[in-house]
Amino acid sequence: MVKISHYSQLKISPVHDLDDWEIAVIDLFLNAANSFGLPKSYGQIYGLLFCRDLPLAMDEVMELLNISKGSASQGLRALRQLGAIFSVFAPGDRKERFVAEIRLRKLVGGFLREQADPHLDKGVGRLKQIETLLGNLDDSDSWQRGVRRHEILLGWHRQMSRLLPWVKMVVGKSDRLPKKSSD
Amino acid sequence: MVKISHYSQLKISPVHDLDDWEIAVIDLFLNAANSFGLPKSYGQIYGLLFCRDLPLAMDEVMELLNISKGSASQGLRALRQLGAIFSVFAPGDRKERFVAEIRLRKLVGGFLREQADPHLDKGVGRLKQIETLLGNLDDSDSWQRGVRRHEILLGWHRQMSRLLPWVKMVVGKSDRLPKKSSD
DNA sequence: CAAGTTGTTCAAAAAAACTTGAACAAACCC
DNA sequence: GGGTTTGTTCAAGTTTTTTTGAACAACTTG
Repeated sequence: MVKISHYSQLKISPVHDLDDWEIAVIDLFLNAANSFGLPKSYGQIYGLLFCRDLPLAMDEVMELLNISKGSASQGLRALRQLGAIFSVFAPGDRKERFVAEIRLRKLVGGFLREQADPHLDKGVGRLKQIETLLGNLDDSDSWQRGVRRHEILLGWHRQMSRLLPWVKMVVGKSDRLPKKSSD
Repeated sequence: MVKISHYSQLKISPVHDLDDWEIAVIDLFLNAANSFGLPKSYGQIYGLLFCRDLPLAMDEVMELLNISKGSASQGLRALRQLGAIFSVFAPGDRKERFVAEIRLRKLVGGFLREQADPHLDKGVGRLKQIETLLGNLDDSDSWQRGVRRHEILLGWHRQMSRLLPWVKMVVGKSDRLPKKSSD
């Protein structure tokens, strides 16, 4: 006799609610995530939410994408941290549900804030470290080269620090689509 | 009697010519490469060349960084393809030697050309595919959602296509360091 | 052409990144 | 409290990426 493990998990297997175009969109985001250095599953999750008008809960995401609890949980958290999705609570429902942020400006801004800015900050520390190492060195051929390289890196750092705010501003100047001035 | 394997490989083991500051710079580029989605070894190789005034040959790169022939060969090729390094030939020497491109504008431009532009191009194809899938669908709730999403993606694509040339222009407007208007 | 040199290729090994699922915590509800 | 739902964590397993090194091709030179 079959013992049903915990409780009657009776579902008529509503997996594959996904339309073909949704699968294609999800795949598009899967690849995009990859090339942004994010795990594939993050791309899938974002893609799924991007396709939907109504918020989805974690278990629905798991089922529709066939991914594990762990991936769904971590993916949803990371995406919210990036500002790529946000959660809504239906009144009187304990589940947290998620919708995609579709304003490009917000997406790019969040990504840069979470990924680029930290690297720039780390860079400051590394440059200081190099400066210190050069300080421990007598004037020499190597020292002179080192100083020049350090100056170059400082210049690059300045450049990048200037660039990022620009990007955040420029993207999405005429964001939303021509028609329907919602948002 | 010891038979020397192929020919007299007598070297006083000049490995670890690297100064501390050079090691730090190489490590900086190693991490940078990582966060740009490039193999660590590419970062190391670029970092090493960045530190040096004189061109280095592949075997010197291998020795200084303790990486394999394969990594060195592939890394150098990829970096040249990216425009991050270029090769010079000493007259009367059969070896190819390499130097780093240190103009940020060139580096960013090459990276975007090789990494971002192709993705944008692929994106066009994917959007067309989605359009096709939507064409195979009757007017329906899903179809309408799909059309809206497709429009949004088109808008994003336009935005990004506009952004990239801007970035290429803006970076390095006042590139080189204040003093010494070389370049 | 035989030995030496320079550099590429690619299958296999190693390392890194991602995913899974079971165990756990917290909250809710009789 | 005991049963149930919702969600997190993390060690272990899987997949993907990167590195290695031996075999190979091309070329040079005596």
